[in-house]
Amino acid sequence: MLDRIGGKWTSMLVKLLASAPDEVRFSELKRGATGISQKMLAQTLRSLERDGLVTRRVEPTVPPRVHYALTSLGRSLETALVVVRTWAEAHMAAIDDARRAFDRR
Amino acid sequence: MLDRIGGKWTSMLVKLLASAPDEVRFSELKRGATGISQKMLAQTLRSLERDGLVTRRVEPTVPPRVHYALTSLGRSLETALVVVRTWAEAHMAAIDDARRAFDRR
DNA sequence: CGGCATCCCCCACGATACTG
DNA sequence: CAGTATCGTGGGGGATGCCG
Repeated sequence: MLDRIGGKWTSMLVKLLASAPDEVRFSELKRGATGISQKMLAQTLRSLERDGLVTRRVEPTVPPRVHYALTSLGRSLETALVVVRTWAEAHMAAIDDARRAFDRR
Repeated sequence: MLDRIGGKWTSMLVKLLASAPDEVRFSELKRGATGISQKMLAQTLRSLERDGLVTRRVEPTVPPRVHYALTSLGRSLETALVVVRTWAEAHMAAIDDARRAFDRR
């Protein structure tokens, strides 16, 4: 499970989806997750969908519109991720300090 | 930060150190973390020490004994990790189901 | 005992190009 | 627009061997 969360973009995408009121389009996610490639976006979303964390809805128009949203399972994951994110933000500075002190030797 | 946690053995080692009453020796950790190689154990511990999450104490005997323990920062990380672990255990089955259903198509 | 050093492999990820 | 296909790369991780 930590492997799943550990993916480079997973946490960011879950956060984006969680903070949106409704569904989010592929292109919106691409804009929101700065630096992500189309490939990794599609791949990560697919993996999240596979795990039942995200739903995918296609509007059969031309060109198509694809909408993503968290499932209830996905939202429950977000609540766990919030804890980790909060911890990280709170202690990031301390870790940086420790790292510099360690490297000075 | 998620990269740090995402390391294959980090979470397991933090858990081992957290559940021990006192310091833990290198070889004890090696036994506790089934499947870890000496290289990854040393490397992960070094990285944790660098980040100020773990202390390292060497008894200058022959052969040497090296003891590891969580710092207070490390213990605070463990409380965050517990949340994720709990989530994972609670929903592992649901995810497996979703995965199988998805793959069946 | 507790590590480094070395070699090797795999795959997550990136860049680019193509398509319904 | 929202993907697939293809190719190339870095580095995380395993196996083995040596050493104070």
